[in-house]
Amino acid sequence: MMYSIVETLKKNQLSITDSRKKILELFVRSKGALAHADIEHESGTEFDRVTIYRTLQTFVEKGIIHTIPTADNSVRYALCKDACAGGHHHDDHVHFMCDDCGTTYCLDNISVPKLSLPDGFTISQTDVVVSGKCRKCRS
Amino acid sequence: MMYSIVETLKKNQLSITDSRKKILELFVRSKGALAHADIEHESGTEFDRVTIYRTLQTFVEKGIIHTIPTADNSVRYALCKDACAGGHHHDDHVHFMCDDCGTTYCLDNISVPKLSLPDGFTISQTDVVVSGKCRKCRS
DNA sequence: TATGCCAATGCAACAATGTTGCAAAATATT
DNA sequence: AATATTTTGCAACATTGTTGCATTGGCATA
Repeated sequence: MMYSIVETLKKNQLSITDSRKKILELFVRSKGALAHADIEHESGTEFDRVTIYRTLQTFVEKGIIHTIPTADNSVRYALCKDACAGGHHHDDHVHFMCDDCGTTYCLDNISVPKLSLPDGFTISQTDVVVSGKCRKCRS
Repeated sequence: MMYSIVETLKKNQLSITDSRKKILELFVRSKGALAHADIEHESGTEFDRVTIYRTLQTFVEKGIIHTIPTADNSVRYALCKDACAGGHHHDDHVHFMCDDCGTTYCLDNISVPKLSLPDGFTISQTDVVVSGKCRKCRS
């Protein structure tokens, strides 16, 4: 069962504001991951750039969205699975980034393999980013 | 067998310049990965910022260094294994980034697991970034 | 080793991205 | 409805990355 945008914000003890509603809605509607620039572009001049930065920061802290590591220079964010069901979770899924169109997908079905590191290293998180061509861009 | 800095540059058909020698030397001496800012800091005011950007770009194109994906906002570069032996190679190893000190290690011994993606996706590259505490920072 | 070509550098100017402090406005609380 | 708290927008600034162009320096050739 899905919670609404507003309920998600409430669950995370965040004030209900226009920017938060709109930005969270963008994530819900978007299939892929979003970069700051995408959001700024989609929401037009409605919100200040700073507001978007701070909103993203807040969402990350609350576990509503998570960052995706990329080899190019862009930070991308994606909804945490079950974020709208109120649960935090570890980001144990694989990300796919299309070389052509740049779209980033969360491949929720593929779990990150367990790795054994050298002695002395402890693991807090494992990110897997696969690059290649997505369904739409292979010709 | 290791080639010298100069020989590595020659092998890649690059002119031998002060900046290239110095920057490549930094990578050889460094255990971990370097960000642009690290290099700018280490080399002082000796080289222009633009020169460092262009040198890194060139090294990446020649396969001497590779970028490491990160979830924070920094692009990091590391020597390609065997770069000084003249061989290109696929980046099929795991990267580790310490949450505390930020040092990034190439774990050359751990190979990236093969993944099977959904139909329609083709893989060109797989990056694995593990976060946690490194040997030095675990207390 | 001197000459000339081509590649690389430095500079300047600019664009994009991210951060901070603070007053004003919106939201939540009573 | 009044007050307290949070969030926003603005301004100013810092960092990061890019581009064009004149100058410098490396390298091949004679």
